[in-house]
Amino acid sequence: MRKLNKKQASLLNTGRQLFWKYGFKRVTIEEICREANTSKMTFYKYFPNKLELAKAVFDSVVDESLAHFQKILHADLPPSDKMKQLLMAKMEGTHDISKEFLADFYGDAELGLKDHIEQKTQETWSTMRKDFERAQENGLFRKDLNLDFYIYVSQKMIEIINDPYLNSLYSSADQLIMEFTNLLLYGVSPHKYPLCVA
Amino acid sequence: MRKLNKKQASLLNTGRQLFWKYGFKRVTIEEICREANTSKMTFYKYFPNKLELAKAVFDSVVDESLAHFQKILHADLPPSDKMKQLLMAKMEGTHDISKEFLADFYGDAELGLKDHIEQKTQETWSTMRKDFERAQENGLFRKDLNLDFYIYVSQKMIEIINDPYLNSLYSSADQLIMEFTNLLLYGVSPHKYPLCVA
DNA sequence: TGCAAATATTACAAATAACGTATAATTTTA
DNA sequence: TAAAATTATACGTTATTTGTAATATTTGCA
Repeated sequence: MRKLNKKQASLLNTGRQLFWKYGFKRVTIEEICREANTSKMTFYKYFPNKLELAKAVFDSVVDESLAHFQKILHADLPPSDKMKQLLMAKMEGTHDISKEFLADFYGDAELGLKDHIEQKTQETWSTMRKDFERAQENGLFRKDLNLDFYIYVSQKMIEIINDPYLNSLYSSADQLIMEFTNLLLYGVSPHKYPLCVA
Repeated sequence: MRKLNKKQASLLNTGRQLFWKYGFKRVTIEEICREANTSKMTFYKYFPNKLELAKAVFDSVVDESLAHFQKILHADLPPSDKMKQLLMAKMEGTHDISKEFLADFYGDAELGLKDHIEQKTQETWSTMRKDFERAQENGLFRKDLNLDFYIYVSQKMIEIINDPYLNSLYSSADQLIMEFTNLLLYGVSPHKYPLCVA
């Protein structure tokens, strides 16, 4: 699964775009081939059917965002920058997998999809969790911070940040994110230096 | 075509939403019925087929935005407000008919669609054109302004206003629109009062 | 209440679209 | 140029969608 063929990559990308936009069911194999400038035969050379392509798309999205996440976490940056970037990455990540795609892909009680997603999600989750633990040991978070709590809260924050009213209070999304980052970093007290870094 | 039934309206609205999102081909009649809480029989009572529903959707969108346009044009407002609102209405109008919908609906060399759209468009256009002429007589535009030129320019402006770079120069879309409105109203010279109102 | 009109349900034949495969022709690439 | 990869075309098989009919059920109204 490491190095992928040109055609294979083209199919994967086109599938991603189309699935993202229209969901799983509404997109046909022939359409993907057309958009990817690929023949149907080549499609079937690399993927047994549409479902397997969709799984590959899902996996690639998850892998990609995990890689992005890790790159930030392991970068040589001051903690406040790191946290800002993590938060922004999460925001972008919201748009990586569309409602339409997941609705078709997960919602329908079709074969094995639920299992596939849950497995992949759990793998990714445990990787992320370990990364967070190491980050805590390295001083990105204070030692007595409950990581599960933090992850839950920062997850919820994505929803909050997308709230229309809240956004209307700021002239740009960046400002709102910055506000949240500061809240997370420094709390509400007027301190000059980070409180949560050990 | 004046007063429409509850169910009929529901089908029209649902069709509009789904077509807008996914285009014409990707949406099925049964899906529309499901979303509209309507039976297939009722669908066929009001529309002979999907195509006629789509035409009705298209017409309703066009009629609606024309009505909106006229309401602004005939309102009792100072010229600068009128022009600002016209510009904003145009911006919103950009989103009324989606790429996907028109691509399926117009692009495919299917039966009669091109004709239908072109006819409707021309009707609307000539109505709008007459409205503009009357507005010019009433003093909203200066007498020596070429209306075709104005309409063309303000059409182009929509594209310009949606340019990402240009938007990045302003903290909100409103500000950018205001800038353009002022440019259109007052030109670039530092005058205190409108120049283009007769 | 009771009776039309409107709507829903179910089932179905016909048409259409999508899938997946075989074969032969063509293009790439080494 | 020879081998590998890709395309083009065609085709049988399913699956889906359409449009209709016959039969309940609900709704609005006198």
